[in-house]
Amino acid sequence: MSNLQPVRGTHDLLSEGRKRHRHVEDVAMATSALYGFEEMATPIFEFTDVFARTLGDTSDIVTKEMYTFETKGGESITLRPEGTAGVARAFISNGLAQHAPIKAFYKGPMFRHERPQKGRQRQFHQIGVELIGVEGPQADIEVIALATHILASLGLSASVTLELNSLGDIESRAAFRSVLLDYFKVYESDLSDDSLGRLGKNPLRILDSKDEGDRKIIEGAPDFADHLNDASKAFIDAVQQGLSDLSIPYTRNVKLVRGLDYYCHTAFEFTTTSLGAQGTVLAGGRYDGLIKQMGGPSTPGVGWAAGIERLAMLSDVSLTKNRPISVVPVSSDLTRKAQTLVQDLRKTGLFIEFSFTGNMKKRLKRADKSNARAAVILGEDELKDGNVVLRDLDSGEQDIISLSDVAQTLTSKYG
RNA sequence: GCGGGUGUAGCUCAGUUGGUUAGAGCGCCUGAUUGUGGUUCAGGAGGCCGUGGGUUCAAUCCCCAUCACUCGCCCCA
Repeated sequence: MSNLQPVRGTHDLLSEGRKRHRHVEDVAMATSALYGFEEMATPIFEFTDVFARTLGDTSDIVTKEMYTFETKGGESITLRPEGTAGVARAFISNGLAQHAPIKAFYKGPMFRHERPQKGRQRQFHQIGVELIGVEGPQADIEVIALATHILASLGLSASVTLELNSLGDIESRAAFRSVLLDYFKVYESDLSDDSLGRLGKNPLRILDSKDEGDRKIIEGAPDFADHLNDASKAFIDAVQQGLSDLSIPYTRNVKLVRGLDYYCHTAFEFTTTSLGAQGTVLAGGRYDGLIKQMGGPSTPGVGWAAGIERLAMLSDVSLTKNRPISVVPVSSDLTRKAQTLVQDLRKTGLFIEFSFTGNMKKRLKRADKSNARAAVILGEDELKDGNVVLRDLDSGEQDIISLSDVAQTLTSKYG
């Protein structure tokens, strides 16, 4: 085995794997188009500030998982760990506020220096959407409806469940934060080390701790839903009502929180139990403060991102391969003639395979291996009369047809 | 970043209680006379037994380290 390994946490996508990713991307993009979302491609790296200032200095992503480096010009650059910040920056850079609302779809690689696991890589791929410039809950509903639609189109409706929560507005969150702090302070000595660390930084995160001891304490913790102010309550109620109207099943999970600081109000997550520890397949929420925080005009937004690798693992659709038609010269003297025919046939839109080397037997063997449905065999005897042999590789039947009719015959028979 | 498991042919895996030339299945290549694939038969190629170090007369096997994958924690998509 060669010692040339790819960098830890990165993977090559060969034909089959790439096809599966492609399928996810295609379905997601086509479905998003039905909702008026257009693809937006932002750079794979940004100035470090774009992420550092927006994701929150308590998030692990910023504190220890970013690929940050200095350019020759002395600028600090970071490989994007997620997509929203880049889209928000593009929104500001391009003055898109005047075109709001903006509906953006994106796909591509993201980079996070984490310990690799199943469904977790250092370079991974996401699809995502952002709906920027709509204040009301209709936007949240539309974006969740789109996510549901895409997952359904990928055949994942049954393997995935939607959880929903409200993180409230700034006022509600601040209020709840202090209530939570008071509650957890009492149990300070019993909390896990991880949660103890979160107590000072982001006590909300304690709510989704998996630690046994923590869970017991959390059971009795105050409920965020009881501490939302009227506006926040009305907002999440409207979202829930909208989902019900659209018959989108969900469960309210008051313990659901977000790792990134820019979220408010609606937070949601589609999870699965069949992917082990990395159960989150698609997640997102509302980020009304983000664009202003980045220095743009105060603009609300809501969106989500999904991991392509995780979706591809869940979606076991059998991808059908196109079957080619093989052109086979009987002798090497006919190679040039065959090559010409191949080119003509391809120009008519047919999928033609043509071996670079080998005698007739080898070429037919390869045709079979490529799952070709038919072979056009060029032999001296037939060519004298301007004919070729057309062999159906499934049935083994073969006819002699005129060279001038090949394209038409193939198209009507196999096209 | 922390803890557990794994690492032998392109793939899936045996195996050596430390001892000459490390095996199977699949795949790959060649052949079974004339211009015909799939099936069959015969033959063949391909392994520094993940990498580096240690113990030993001797290591693929034991010990240490390291790298990668994997499971859990963490994090999140």
